[in-house]
Amino acid sequence: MSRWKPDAAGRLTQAAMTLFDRQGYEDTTVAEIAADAGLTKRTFFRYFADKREVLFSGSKELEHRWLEAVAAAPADADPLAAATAGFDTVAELFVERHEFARIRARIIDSNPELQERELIKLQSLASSIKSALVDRGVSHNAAIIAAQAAVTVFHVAFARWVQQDDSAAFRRLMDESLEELRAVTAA
Amino acid sequence: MSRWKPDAAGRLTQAAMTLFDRQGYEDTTVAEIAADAGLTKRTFFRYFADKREVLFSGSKELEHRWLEAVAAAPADADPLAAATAGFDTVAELFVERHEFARIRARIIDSNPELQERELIKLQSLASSIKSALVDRGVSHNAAIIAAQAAVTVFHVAFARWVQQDDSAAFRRLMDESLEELRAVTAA
DNA sequence: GTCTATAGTGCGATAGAC
DNA sequence: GTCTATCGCACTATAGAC
Repeated sequence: MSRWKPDAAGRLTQAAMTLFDRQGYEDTTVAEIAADAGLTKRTFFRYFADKREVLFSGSKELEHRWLEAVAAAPADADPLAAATAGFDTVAELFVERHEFARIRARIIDSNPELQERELIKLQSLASSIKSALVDRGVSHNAAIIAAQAAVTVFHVAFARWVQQDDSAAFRRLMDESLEELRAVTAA
Repeated sequence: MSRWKPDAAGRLTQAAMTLFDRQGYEDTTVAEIAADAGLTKRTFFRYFADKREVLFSGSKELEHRWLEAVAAAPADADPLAAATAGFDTVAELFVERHEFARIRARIIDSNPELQERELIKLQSLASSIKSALVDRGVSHNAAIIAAQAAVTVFHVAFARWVQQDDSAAFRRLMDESLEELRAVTAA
């Protein structure tokens, strides 16, 4: 029998989601989350840099998968094709987590601080994709634009996905949003 | 002789910029800023919702001008043309503030909290432009995409503008960034 | 204009696992 | 003994409440 219950971070995340959803983000203290997970406030901050971060630990996995896909894109793929090469694996990652994503989105929607964190995570993702594109030989300027466009399309599609009931629709929604971007810029 | 020195908000902004630039954002307290402006901490929070906001009071003017331009765009302008109709007035707004913008950008670059605030301001701007486009009869989906694209182009161009020395280059940089977006999505 | 709650940090202590 | 996850406590500054 080991001394500590396993998966402290997971327990903290679960407790946080439940409490935020039930009583709101602001009205939930870190001490409360920690107590619910059988831990202390100090331990919470060992796992998460701040209170908001507990809702964003999954962003690492997202970025990792997306970057792998960009690197693995065909050598002759154009910048935007390479930037959006992550769409398949990202859709896979989320398909089983539709309900989770919807709850999380509701929590984030109800608090500006959390929206700020979401946006900087997306910005960081775009920045990483930009670097991956540069590594493929794309110019600095084109890489920034392509990466930003890809992440914007992802973000818009994500918002639409959590707003409807079909958990499998994410991949299609990304394609549709990308087509809309093409249409808007072509005119 | 009036009882208070005029332009409390302006004095607070000036004091904050100076202190942030000299000793860093984190190492500057609100009490310190207020004291420098001859005011109290309490007064600071009467003018600004939080410590970060003191660097973003100009975003209202930016949004106001941009929205006016969108509303005033020709009736037959396509969604992206309408969304980017603010570029002229925005460039005008900033041309005299290149040095200010550069210092501000340096401060923001050095602190993630400030970057988060910057991003949510841009998101809020995009959201307002989206509404203005919908008011013009643009569909919900196209409006979101066009507004996001316009704001992304603005953001990218702004970053390039503060990174170089020509204060008049902003308008051109926005055009170039928009052309790059077109090129990237057309391929 | 004061008073308070809470986020977040630094440092040291603890107690089992090995 | 050493390693490691967790705890305890004191402390500061923001931000909001009264």
